Amino acid sequence: MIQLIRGFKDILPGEVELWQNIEKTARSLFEDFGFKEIRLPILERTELFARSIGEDTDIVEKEMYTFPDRKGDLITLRPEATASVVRSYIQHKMYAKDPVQKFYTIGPMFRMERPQKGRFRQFYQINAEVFGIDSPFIDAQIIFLAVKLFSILEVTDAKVHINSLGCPKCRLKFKESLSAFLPSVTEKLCPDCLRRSKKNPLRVLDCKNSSCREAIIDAPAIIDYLCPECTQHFETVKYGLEKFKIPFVIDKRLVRGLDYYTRTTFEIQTGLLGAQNAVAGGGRYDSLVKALGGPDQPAIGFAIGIDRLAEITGLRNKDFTQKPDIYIAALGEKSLPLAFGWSCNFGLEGIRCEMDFSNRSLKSQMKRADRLKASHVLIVGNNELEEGAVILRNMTTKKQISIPIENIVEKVKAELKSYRLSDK
RNA sequence: GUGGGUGUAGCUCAGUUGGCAGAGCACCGGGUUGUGGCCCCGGUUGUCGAGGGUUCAAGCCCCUUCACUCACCCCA
Repeated sequence: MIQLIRGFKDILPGEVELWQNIEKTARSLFEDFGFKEIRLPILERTELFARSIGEDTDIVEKEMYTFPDRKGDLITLRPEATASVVRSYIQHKMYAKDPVQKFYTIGPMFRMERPQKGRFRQFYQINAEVFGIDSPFIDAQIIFLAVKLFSILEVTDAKVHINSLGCPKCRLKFKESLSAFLPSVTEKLCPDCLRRSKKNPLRVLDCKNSSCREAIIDAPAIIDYLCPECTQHFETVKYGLEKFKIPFVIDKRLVRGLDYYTRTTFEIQTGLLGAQNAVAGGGRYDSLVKALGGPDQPAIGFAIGIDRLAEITGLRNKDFTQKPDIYIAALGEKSLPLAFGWSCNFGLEGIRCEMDFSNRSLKSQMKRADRLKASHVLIVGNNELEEGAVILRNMTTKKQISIPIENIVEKVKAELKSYRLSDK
């Protein structure tokens, strides 16, 4: 037997309906707020990710699916979507038409990590990105949208964490003072953090190791080093969130694993996912468009993990699967071809129809109709053919009526319609 | 990449000091010659994850390997 690749998964009927529901909800919400869908390739040149996410981030260092194509060029299965959206924005010169562009995109991402609860090597994200707006109000609105989606999907345990990473100007000052602080707690840091403290000191603040957490309690916080412009920006984001009545906590340790973030960063965290706590994350990346060769346009975006969202939504136990409206129980060789014709016509009329082709006993066909939760069964056998009328049985009320074979699809359709009306 | 746990029927899982591979559910058929759910009766289902070793004999002991899972790390 050939098995699927480690960390990958099939989403089977029964679960896929929940995913469809999540995606439908997200689409409609984003469209209502003026976001346009953009569909992007899942393979890009490796360089795109190396330059945007950052050469010495974990993602680029050890998690990407990178390989040479037949020509020898290095290509990579995208580990996140933002880089591709930015690439597309620049490549198609969308800023020329209007620098302000709002996109959403839904699709798979790939990271070669060890799988565990809420973490897969192919996972799915809903991304939303806004280009060309530097107002902090858009930061607040983006967070509002994420929160709104979570509440529509009845997620109970979700908390907004926000932080500001400042602009390159204030971050430089902060890095200096952090680098000056770290040597004073060297003994408490884990080996990883010792390495980070030289290479990328910001990452130390993000470590979950309890000893490291303790060590950095008194470490300088970046918000204390924000320049006046960045401070003002952050204040307005908070003001906006309060205006939207969105509860949030300021999380000084929220640094995030991608280098391109500036100013506002945020995560939506939950306690329902084991060791994973982020269900959504994002932030502002004002320097990225220019860094990738585009104009100097600000941008902000976020990603929601669909796999994780599907695990924690309150809709999880709802049954979204579609049940047949009609199950045709055909008895005898003469009935089968007739029933087959009707089943096709029911389908064309939008009436979900199932039937059995094996000419089994009525009892076993009824059993199957019951198992499939069909609302009605249409019984046709030799008796019915002689009389020129079939039996329509309502599976909940057990009431049976006789329906002439002439124009049967129309008649059944009318019958189902009145049934549905009386049902509501 | 590192560590722990788990792999036996479609599913959930028993399986004693090594001695004929099991249960419940599901599925199929019958009880009711053409009427579902409850009940009763009967039936089908296995590379015991894979490979090797020890043994008269291995689901069980030893070695190797793979997968799943949880955690570290990081993130969605």
